[in-house]
Amino acid sequence: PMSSRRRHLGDRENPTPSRCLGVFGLSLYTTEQQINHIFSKYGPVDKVQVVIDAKTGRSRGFCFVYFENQEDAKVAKNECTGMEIDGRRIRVDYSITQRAHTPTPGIYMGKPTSVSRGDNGYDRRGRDRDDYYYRGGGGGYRERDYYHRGYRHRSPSPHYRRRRYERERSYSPRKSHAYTHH
DNA sequence: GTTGAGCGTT
Repeated sequence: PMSSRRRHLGDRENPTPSRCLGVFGLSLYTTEQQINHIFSKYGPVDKVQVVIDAKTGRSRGFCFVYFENQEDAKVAKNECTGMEIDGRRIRVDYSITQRAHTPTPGIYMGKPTSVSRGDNGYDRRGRDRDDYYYRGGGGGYRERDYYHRGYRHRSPSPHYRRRRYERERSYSPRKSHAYTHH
């Protein structure tokens, strides 16, 4: 079953058209003003919101753009998917969520990326997503799950391996300048 | 400028 709150917004493959676009795959250094500058070409933009990781203060690499007119959003969506900003190829779609979650009392522990879930918003045990946004007392996930699980033991990407190789190589004794100061 | 895939907590 799908949560009723989300039903009219469609799913990832088939989002319902609206004035709110989600922009994904952003560089962490792309700013709201950059996005605003680019998307405003297609019509008046109410606001741009880059999603910031509360813990690190850095961009999570995606943002939301609110157009005044849905028609402009449509054009912008089509024109901007695949566009490159700061060296990153972006993807643009209608947002399936139309606003940030309502702030809740208690401590927000972050979305548990360690828990696998289907497209319907439920995980394998049939719990709804929003259940995770609270950490009422005992159960649930631990903080380290959010930031570290799934990262540490994954084999590095080719890009990262090359970077590491080059880094180590630059300290190699075979390179004369490693021991010479000018 | 940490990889990569991601739908948000004033």
